[in-house]
Amino acid sequence: MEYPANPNPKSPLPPPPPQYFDQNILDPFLEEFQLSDYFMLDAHIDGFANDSTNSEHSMVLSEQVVSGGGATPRNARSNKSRRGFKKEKGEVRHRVAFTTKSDLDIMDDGFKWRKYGKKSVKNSPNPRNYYKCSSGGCNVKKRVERDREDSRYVITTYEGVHNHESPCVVYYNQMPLMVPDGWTLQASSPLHSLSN
DNA sequence: CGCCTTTGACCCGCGC
DNA sequence: GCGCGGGTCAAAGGCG
Repeated sequence: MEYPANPNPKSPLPPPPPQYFDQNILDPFLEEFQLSDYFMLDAHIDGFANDSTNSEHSMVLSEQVVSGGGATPRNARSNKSRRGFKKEKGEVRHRVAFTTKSDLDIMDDGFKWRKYGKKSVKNSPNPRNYYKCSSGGCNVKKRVERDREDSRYVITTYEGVHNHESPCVVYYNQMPLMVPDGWTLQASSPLHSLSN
């Protein structure tokens, strides 16, 4: 399939918007992410791939969290785990998680990310990497880890909404080319279609 | 020189 | 209170 040239040649194309999941691989994921915390979105995409990375976006879970205060508010976590990013008191945050079948650990989604942490996770052989959007004033965070059940899949979790446009959006806006149906490259509001 | 990654330390909440 | 697990900080070093 043909897409506009990737402005960042070292990385694959940006992922589709967080609108898709594959029920076939969803079940193990839901053992960790509580259903009450996430909205399930009934959509599906397959065959998203490109030659260099063999990437396939498989599923998405998303939620909106309002912090109750404290460094790691309880209502941002399940009873069984403390999964999730820390939030400021009263802060409203969008969270989107999806798995991607990819050879690469890091997939460029059009934004610039700065790595600020790496942790080994219990019961998982793969480390978890933490990234912040490197754009000034943008507090979006991203967590990347390989699925402990199937290391071919990368689990990416975004938290927050970018307060700026992706460099990719600017680039694409200058090109009157078609993008795949269902794709939204308006990355300044990645959950726009979810929050209506 | 500026930005990035690395990595150990630190902080915080939770369970016991 | 203590230990554990997960998230973040920040110093140090690398790279273009």
